[in-house]
Amino acid sequence: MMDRSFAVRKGAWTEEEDFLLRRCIEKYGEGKWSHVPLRAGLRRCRKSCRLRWLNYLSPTIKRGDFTQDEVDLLLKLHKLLGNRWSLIAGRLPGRTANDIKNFWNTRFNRKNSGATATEGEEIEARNHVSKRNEVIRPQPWTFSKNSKWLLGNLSFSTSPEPSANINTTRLCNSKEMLCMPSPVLPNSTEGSRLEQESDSFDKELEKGISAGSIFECAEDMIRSLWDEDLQPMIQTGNDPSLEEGSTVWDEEFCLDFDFWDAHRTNHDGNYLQA
DNA sequence: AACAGGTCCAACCGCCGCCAA
DNA sequence: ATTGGCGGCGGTTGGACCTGT
Repeated sequence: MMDRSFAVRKGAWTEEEDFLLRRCIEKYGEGKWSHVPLRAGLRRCRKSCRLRWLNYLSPTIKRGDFTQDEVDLLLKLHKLLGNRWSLIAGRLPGRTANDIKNFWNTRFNRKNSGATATEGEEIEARNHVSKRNEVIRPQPWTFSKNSKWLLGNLSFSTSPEPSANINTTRLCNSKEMLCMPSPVLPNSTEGSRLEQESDSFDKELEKGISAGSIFECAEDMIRSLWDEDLQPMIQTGNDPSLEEGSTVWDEEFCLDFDFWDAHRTNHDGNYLQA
């Protein structure tokens, strides 16, 4: 009989395994997952350890049913981001990508009805999913060498918007300007943060999307997001993730979305093809 | 009580992008 | 330029649990 004592374990985790993993993470911290099985004394692969921690054992995980606010936000975010559960999870504090994916698949993606969301929302959600499946990702690389052009001409600023009693973040180049209302505090580090995000912006440009259309679409998306979600929630204090006086929202929302998706949503078929 | 079918969710799988060698 | 290791992701699955008959 072959000795399987060193075989990697699969299946449900035992309490003892949970204890060993928890103790290991508490001692060494998250990360270096390839070292975790040895350090913890577990016969589990690195991925299994990581998954167990991130989806179940981590103290940051929020248990219990999704609140109506969370469901509403999930619907909006899914409309904006599609099936990118990790990005959506980043907007729902305490919820894991797996939780959200499971929630979505059981509530909105199953064949029979009975969902907790309204019928309209469910239909909308389903339509969005089917629309996404029809989209063919472009393969253009026409900006690969020129993208620095835009980057070099971008500027970022935050200034008060007297009429709305809020701040407005502006992302500009010589021809285009993206204005985005945001609850940015006067002394925030918004500018430097946006500059860091210019890296991802650069990557989007390298995919061949024209700068003008990105700005156009991004502005549409942000305006819509602000009008429908952010502003009402801030005004009514309903945002579950925003503590009074915090800058959570400028960390979480400002420009931190996929420009490519924004472009695709509003301008299907208008890409620069390779 | 027993069974069938439906629901839920933890866990696995395969793939991808990044990065260092 | 290539390769291999790693972290991370979304899709899928298996089985426990629930509900109705």
